Amino acid sequence: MPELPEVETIIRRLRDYITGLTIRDVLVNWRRSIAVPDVEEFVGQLRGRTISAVGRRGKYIILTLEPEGYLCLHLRMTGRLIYMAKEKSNHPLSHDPHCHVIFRFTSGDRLFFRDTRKFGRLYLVADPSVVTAGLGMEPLDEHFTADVLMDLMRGKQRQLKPMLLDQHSVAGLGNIYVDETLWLAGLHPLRKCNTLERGEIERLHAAMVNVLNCALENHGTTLRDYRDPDERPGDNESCLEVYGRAGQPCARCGGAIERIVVAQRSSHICPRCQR
DNA sequence: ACACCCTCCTGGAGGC
DNA sequence: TGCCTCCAGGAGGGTG
Repeated sequence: MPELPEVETIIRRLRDYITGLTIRDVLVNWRRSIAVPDVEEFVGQLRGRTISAVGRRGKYIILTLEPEGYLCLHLRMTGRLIYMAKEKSNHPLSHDPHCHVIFRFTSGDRLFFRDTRKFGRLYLVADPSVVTAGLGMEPLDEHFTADVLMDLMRGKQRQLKPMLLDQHSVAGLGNIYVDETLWLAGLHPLRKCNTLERGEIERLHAAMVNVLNCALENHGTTLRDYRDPDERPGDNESCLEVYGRAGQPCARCGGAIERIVVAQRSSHICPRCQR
């Protein structure tokens, strides 16, 4: 499931491949993958537009188009963007039942949006704020400090984990990196935000930055589905300390890692280290 | 304000 | 082997 490090890895690769390419046509095989506008308009408007920049905001991929418009993509659970150079014209992806949107460029290169679970969405909009308006701060932005995090927590009765998963608070974290962050910070996911002391928030901030930067260096975590535009998996799985490791020993104290449910989602914690 | 539940989806895993 | 059920979860919606 692509979170910030995976999406960032994807756009860094994609940037080299598709910047400057002009869309010749678009094939939509699963209509619901297109959030806005309706499919016919989506295809019609994209034809002839050039991709001038490839960016990211939270977990959204944002392609800047010339002469106008933005194509925003959210990969949700199983979405992938796969780049196919012109030379590989007989690649089986063309007949892959999970490739729901296919972009063909005037260069002959192609970009496949593949999504087995069909949760991913594409938005063609005049202004990207249509999709990014509600998003919280970027956790790796230099302006995102422990003080900013403290302001977010202040007066909040919420549980810590749902707050960190909420994209309106901080943009880019998902289930894996929240669990990893909380373990590294030694904080329990059910703690109420307003009970955290300054030192704990500083630890939380440092842990978040640490976990995300580490995953980014490792090009993301592949548990099952995540792949980059060249279909390569990430290398971060071996760095996970708690996620998916229920029953295994905690690297810090040796106690067994437990799986609990928080906000209807599986959470992995060391009950001894996380208070 | 916040917890909780449901929906969207498919494939992998576990039970028998 | 095969079938059935459960489960994974990002986000948006509704409800209490």
